[in-house]
Amino acid sequence: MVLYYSEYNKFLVAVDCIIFGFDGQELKLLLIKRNFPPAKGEWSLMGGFLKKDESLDNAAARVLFKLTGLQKVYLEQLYSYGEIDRDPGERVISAAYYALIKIDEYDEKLLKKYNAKWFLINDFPNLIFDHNIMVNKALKRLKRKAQSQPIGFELLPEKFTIPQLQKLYETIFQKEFDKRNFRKKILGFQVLQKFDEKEKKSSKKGAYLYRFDQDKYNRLIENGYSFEVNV
Amino acid sequence: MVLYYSEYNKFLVAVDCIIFGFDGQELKLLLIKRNFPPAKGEWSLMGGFLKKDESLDNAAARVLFKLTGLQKVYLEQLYSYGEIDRDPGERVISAAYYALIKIDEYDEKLLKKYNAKWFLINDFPNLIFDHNIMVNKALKRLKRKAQSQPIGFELLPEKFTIPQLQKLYETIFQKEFDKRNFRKKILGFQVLQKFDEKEKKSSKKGAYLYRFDQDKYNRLIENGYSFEVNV
DNA sequence: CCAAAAGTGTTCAGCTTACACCCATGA
DNA sequence: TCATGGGTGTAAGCTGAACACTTTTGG
Repeated sequence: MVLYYSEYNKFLVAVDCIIFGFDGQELKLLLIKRNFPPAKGEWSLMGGFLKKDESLDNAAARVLFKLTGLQKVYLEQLYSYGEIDRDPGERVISAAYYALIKIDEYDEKLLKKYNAKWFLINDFPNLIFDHNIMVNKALKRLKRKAQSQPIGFELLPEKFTIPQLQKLYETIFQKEFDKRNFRKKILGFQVLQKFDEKEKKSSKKGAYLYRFDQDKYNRLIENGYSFEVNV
Repeated sequence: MVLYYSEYNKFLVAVDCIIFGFDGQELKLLLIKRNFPPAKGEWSLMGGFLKKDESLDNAAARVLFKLTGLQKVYLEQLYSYGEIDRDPGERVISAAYYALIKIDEYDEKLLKKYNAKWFLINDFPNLIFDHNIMVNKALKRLKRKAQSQPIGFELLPEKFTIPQLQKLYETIFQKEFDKRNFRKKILGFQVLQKFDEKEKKSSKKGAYLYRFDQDKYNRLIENGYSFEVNV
């Protein structure tokens, strides 16, 4: 094999994952307590180094799987961080990804193995390196995306109620919505399929369950339809 | 120095720049004809390899300066590309950046030196590797950003007319606007400062010149003001 | 029977959109 | 004098925002 670029420097490349979950009340963040240097014992995002035989996307999926046991979850590249001294150990370029997971599906044993813990999005410890910056950017991205694309559903179970969905949007946008207007808006998109079943855990009356119809959404999108939640 | 991460693989890291300009009529893209292998003689984005002593942002600024002679221009990270075989020469991770430049300010000699040429945004040659994908993503980003932030001004000279601004938005969004509504909307933001001077190149009557007031915009932003162009 | 959450319609204000004519001037 | 692009106002429709009461049922 001919090496065209042999004169140039090579770098360590990492991926870091900002993992969001929703417990029905609050938006949460999954963090690990590092048990290796540098910054051993401090809180951090889950990360890992890129390997020769994998793409950045695959590396992020691998890291996410390693911690949660989950596959096929919403995972999107956020931003790449390349400041010279961002990692005090050695120079590392890091591609940050954020994931939206259904919080009741993660693997409890793996979380213990990696000293991982869920934190409230507005009450979590200081993180190592530039990880706080990454989390802030991920939150901004989540807000923007959730406004114009139906990604909120990634954080909810397959079947959910309108009040649950509203609570999710309220915690993402840190803002309360009028329930009549919210319901009108969301149902107006015509991408929710209603079940006859009710969810009765959070009220005596019970709330009807719905499901996001991805196929219908895809069809609507092709016709220039737009999903826009007013914040 | 202790090396914590010595067991991991290192990679070549590059930056590629999607450079946009506006000639008063059309949105344009600055491309170079590669005079080095692989893919010698083919059209490509301007790029370069990351050096030990510079951040990703600095590398992108260096590459942009090398080709255009311009500094302090609008330059934003777009996305990082890490597929294994994206560069047939050798494995390279590339961070793509996009730049908005004032088209009459670039350095003609440098463009000649690098075999660079401006192309219309909807009529440019096939590019090497994944550069077409990068350009598409940059275009989408530009559209989104221009809708919610006053970055269009980066593509215009310091003093510009309302019809020029409208033409710019029309070429970015590939859509015509009603001139009365456009003017109303833009002037309604109250961030344009009007001069008594007129620009008389494009009409006999002449059009008043304006300037984007960055300070005023910054002040408005602090108070929750939002710049939103309806498309 | 009562507390707690689910569910439901209407009105008003503001914004977006559509639309047509006069003005200034160089050639 | 005329062709060319610059500049201006108003009315209709739509969308977002505000707002209060009834229903259901477990405890």
